[in-house]
Amino acid sequence: MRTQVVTIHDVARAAGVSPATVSRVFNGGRVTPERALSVQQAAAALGFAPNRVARSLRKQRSSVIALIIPDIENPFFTSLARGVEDAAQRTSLSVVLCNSDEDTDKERRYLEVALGEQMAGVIVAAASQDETDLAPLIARGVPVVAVDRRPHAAEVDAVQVDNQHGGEVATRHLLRAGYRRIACITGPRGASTSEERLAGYRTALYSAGDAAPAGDAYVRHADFRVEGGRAAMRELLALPEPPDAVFVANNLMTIGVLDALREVGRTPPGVGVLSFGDVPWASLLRPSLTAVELPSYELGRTAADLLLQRIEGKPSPLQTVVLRTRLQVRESTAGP
Amino acid sequence: MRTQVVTIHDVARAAGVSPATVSRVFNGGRVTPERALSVQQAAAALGFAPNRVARSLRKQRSSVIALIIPDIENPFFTSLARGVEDAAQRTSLSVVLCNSDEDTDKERRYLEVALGEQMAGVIVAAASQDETDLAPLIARGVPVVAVDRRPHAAEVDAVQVDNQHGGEVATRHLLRAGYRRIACITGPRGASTSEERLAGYRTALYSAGDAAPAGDAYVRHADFRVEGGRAAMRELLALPEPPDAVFVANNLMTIGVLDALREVGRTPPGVGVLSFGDVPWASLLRPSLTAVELPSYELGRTAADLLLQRIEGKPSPLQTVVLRTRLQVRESTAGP
DNA sequence: CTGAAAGCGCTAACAG
DNA sequence: CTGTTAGCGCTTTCAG
Repeated sequence: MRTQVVTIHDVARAAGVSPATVSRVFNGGRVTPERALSVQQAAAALGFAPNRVARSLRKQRSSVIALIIPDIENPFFTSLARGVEDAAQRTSLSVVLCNSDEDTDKERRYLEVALGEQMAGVIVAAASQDETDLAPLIARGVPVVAVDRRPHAAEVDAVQVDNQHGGEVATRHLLRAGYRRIACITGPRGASTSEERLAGYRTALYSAGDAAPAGDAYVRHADFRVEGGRAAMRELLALPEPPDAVFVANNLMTIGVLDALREVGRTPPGVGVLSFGDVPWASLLRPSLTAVELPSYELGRTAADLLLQRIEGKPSPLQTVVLRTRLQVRESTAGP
Repeated sequence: MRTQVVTIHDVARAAGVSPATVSRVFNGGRVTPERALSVQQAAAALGFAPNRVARSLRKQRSSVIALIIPDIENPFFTSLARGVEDAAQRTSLSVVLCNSDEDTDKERRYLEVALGEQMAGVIVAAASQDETDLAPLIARGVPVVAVDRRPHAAEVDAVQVDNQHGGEVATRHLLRAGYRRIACITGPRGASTSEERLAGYRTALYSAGDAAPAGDAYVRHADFRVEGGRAAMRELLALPEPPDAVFVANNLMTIGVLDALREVGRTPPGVGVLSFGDVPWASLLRPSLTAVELPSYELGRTAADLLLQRIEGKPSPLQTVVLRTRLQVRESTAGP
């Protein structure tokens, strides 16, 4: 077991050139073809692999970018991750994924790693609108793009979907389908996505006038996870006058909602169910599920493109890109 | 926007000590309490964050470990990833995730990154039994653990499940339930998991004697993804004498299988369906799905524990840990 | 317990 | 086009 490392010096000696020349060969500097060839041969013969750590130290920048997401078990984020990867694919940058688990401590740790490892850039779906602190990265000039969720006070590029509009369209659809006691199960307080989707729900209800229900009696905050959705739905079902439809602010919670409904023998569209974000493998569900479709892949792709531009030093002003959602009507909201 | 970096020297000067002392404070060396305190204060005041790249270069080892998985969209692997993270959580090591996308080129790239970044260790669910080349890592003394899938010629610790046994138990269950034309949709040739699960299927059939069907007429190799499962099932359904049950070698392909069945108006248990690995959110499926349950989380956890031991320099001989699977009988295999 | 000094492997001026 | 040189920021002997 050889632990010995082959360095640029070893290659240089073997090829009869200077270390600088070897470096040039590996970095596209001007070198005569024959010299370049002999360097490559020497490198291959010795099994040379460049030390990226040394390179990063010298260049003050590594060639990896971090993607920090709050829930690796949510297909929405894994799809987003695919978008990021595919965009980075065509560059020399590698993407590493970090799962913050909706935990601001874990997230902070990863943010520190990204900073300390001098990563070329960071894409982050923030665990919290308030606590996620991007300032150290920004202070050091590391390009950062916020995706899906937007940390409050951060001066960063951002890519999101039209949460409020999507929530409004969804709720209006429910109203038009004839539902009258429409509930909303949204995410944690303080998450931009939670608040905006809820705002859309309220707007639709208010503008419907007399159809507007009793304040927030039908509003629940949960945790964007299956269990949270299930618990919130159980609560709503236990109300003296349970809702006849529910707008659920994310895919995972919708699964919990459907489970809770099944427990008590109710099924859509008797109780209308509309999910913000497609449930994975929804094709297997009967009745099929009406959902606000989110361009998860494109979200990642767009964020990565933006980041790559910043890394290349493009100086355009900060921008926020908003991607459209689209309501896909199916059976679960056919009417009470 | 300050791009200026605060180094250990700045802190040293501010605290009136030498850089070495600052380093000791941050690495648990012997320093008098009062000096340590003033160093910490100075560091805080200056907003010092240690440069992990410089540290890695000096120590010849970084403090991150890589987890390389072949499909980030498969809940089996994301659950495994959670296991790895939770195990690493209690150490000072950070986990970064790399998605090889079942592509040996992408995988090679990540393996190179892990080597070049001098990562402390690597856990890999190999994209290929033959092409995945762990030798460079091993030659440099980087601890490596193979998880779920085992690269052929590699001298590494490994953690897997009892694929063959699980496949055998599954197939026997189908036989006992009264199915007679049992098909098997397995993964790509050359993946250890594909081959072993298939071997279990064959063993069960052969030992059933006269129940054994015509050779491999009912065997299909697909790609471990939804589409592959769907296509394979369509093929099987088009046979002059279609199977009356199918053993599917992974969760994602099972989704495709169920879809294909629905297309032609068949449903389990009329056609028996048994999945190797739980389908995500199976609770929503009716009829409920019989599956071989895999300890995905524990797989990750165990692999990480093993890796951490190696990183700490534990010299025990190479080991392979095999975790048990468990057949969970539900409605989809109730009998033809 | 503390400081000085010597690099880890690489790249980027700067001469030649 | 090529070699020499000087570090990037940190840890770790080695003296004191």
